[in-house]
Amino acid sequence: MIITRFAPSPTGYLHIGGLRTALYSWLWARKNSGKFLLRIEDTDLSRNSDEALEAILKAFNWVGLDHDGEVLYQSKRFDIYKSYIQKLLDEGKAYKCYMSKDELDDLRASQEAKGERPRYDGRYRDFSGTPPEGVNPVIRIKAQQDGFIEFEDGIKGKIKIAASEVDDFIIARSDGTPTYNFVVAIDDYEMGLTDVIRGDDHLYNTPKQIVVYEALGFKLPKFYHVAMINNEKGKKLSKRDGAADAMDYKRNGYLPEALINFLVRLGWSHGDQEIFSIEELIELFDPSNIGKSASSYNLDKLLWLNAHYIKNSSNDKLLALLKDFGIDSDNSDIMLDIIDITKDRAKTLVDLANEINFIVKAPTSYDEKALKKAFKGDAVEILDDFVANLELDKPTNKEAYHKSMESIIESKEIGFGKLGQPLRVALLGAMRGPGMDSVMDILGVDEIKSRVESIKSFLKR
RNA sequence: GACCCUUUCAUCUAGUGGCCAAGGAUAUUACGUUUUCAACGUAAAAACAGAGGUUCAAAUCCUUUAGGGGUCGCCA
Repeated sequence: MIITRFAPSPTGYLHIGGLRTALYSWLWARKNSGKFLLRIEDTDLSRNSDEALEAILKAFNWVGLDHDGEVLYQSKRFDIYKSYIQKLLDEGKAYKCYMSKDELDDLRASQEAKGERPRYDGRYRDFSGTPPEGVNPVIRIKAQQDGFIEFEDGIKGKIKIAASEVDDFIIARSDGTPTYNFVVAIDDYEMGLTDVIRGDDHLYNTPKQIVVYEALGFKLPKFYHVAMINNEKGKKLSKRDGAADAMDYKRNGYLPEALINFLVRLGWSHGDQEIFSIEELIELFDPSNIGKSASSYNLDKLLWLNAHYIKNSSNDKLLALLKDFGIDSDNSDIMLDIIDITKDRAKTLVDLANEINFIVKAPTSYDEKALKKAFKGDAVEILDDFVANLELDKPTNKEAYHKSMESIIESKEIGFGKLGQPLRVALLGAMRGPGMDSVMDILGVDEIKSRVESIKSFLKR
């Protein structure tokens, strides 16, 4: 059985980089009928936030990622970690280090001055004398000193790091609380993880965790290190880019399926295919197809995908989603008709709401260029005749409105634009929008007449 | 600075020694369609980071240079 996990630290919103690795883990578990577990990394008690956890769960819920079993909190497992620490101490695989923070700082400074990689020098590794007074020791683990620490990464292949790069790192702070690399190894083991998929900013943590695995005799899971997502300039994606928080996408009118499709293709591919449903992803996803290099975030493609998913969503579904964007659904029959003629032209739900309002609300101003272009010659007269005609014809569907337009054009021997353009500006305020016949069918004769009257009085001023 | 990872069109990518004078998608440009703007359709332009090797044959393997990213905490 494949068991994967997502293990955020609750320090803020859910970052789309995190969402992507969570998605990969989730897909891999679902494809293999395995389990996807959620663990909260809150060992640093000074930096906890319930809101942050809630934000993560909310985002998961929005995109449709579900986790199996209870959420595991590291802060509630300190007893377990302590017993493992004691075990290592008893077996001589870990030791107490009485070095003060100041001493550590000095050591680092002198190493850096020599151009060396800063690391602990092992001075208490075999210490058996009298410990200095008044110092609460930290616990350090004995790391392998010679040779190499190697592992096979499922994405990047063989990773080989000299043992001298990994020092005897701290597994318990002087206050007794355990540290990240230690608890991760224990929890990943105890949760039965088979496949650990995470960002490649963790690549250097893996050898440290392997030290713990080996000291405790645990079997190693398979590791996959996914390259980072950069911003459009190729730099690391940060808060300042305004694209990092997953829930911002909801607020900005993106559909979760578009975001999922976008994120999954950012770094993973399946031949030439671009559009993937969740079902297809579960069937096709394989972490060995994840690319090795960092990818740049590209908003255009996300917009394209979002437009695609909007276009292919049912009108009912869109109407429900549009509630958050100020479109009320009281008049749902008409709204559904409006959505039907506008959804092809929107890239986001915000766009779609705007398109809808364009039709629902009578124009309060008119685009100047459009006015100039449309109202030349006898445009007003043509509009008047057209409206008079409508009152006689009383069209009841789109086709009938079209015929009404045609009859004016034929009798006056003019081009379609001579009527269409002024009519469009009168009804919508600008030279844009869906076909006039569809719009008129929704507005009805009375509303058309009133909007034509409005533009006439506007023109007189 | 040290160490690790990485490098195909502007961007996401296909590519696992011959099917590649490198394919798809987005973006761009042109044309078509439309009363308009989109959407849509057709087409164009656009890349193997550089240098050496190995091989009958290299985008693919090796070496090296350069660029980009990451890590060096009693943070996670």
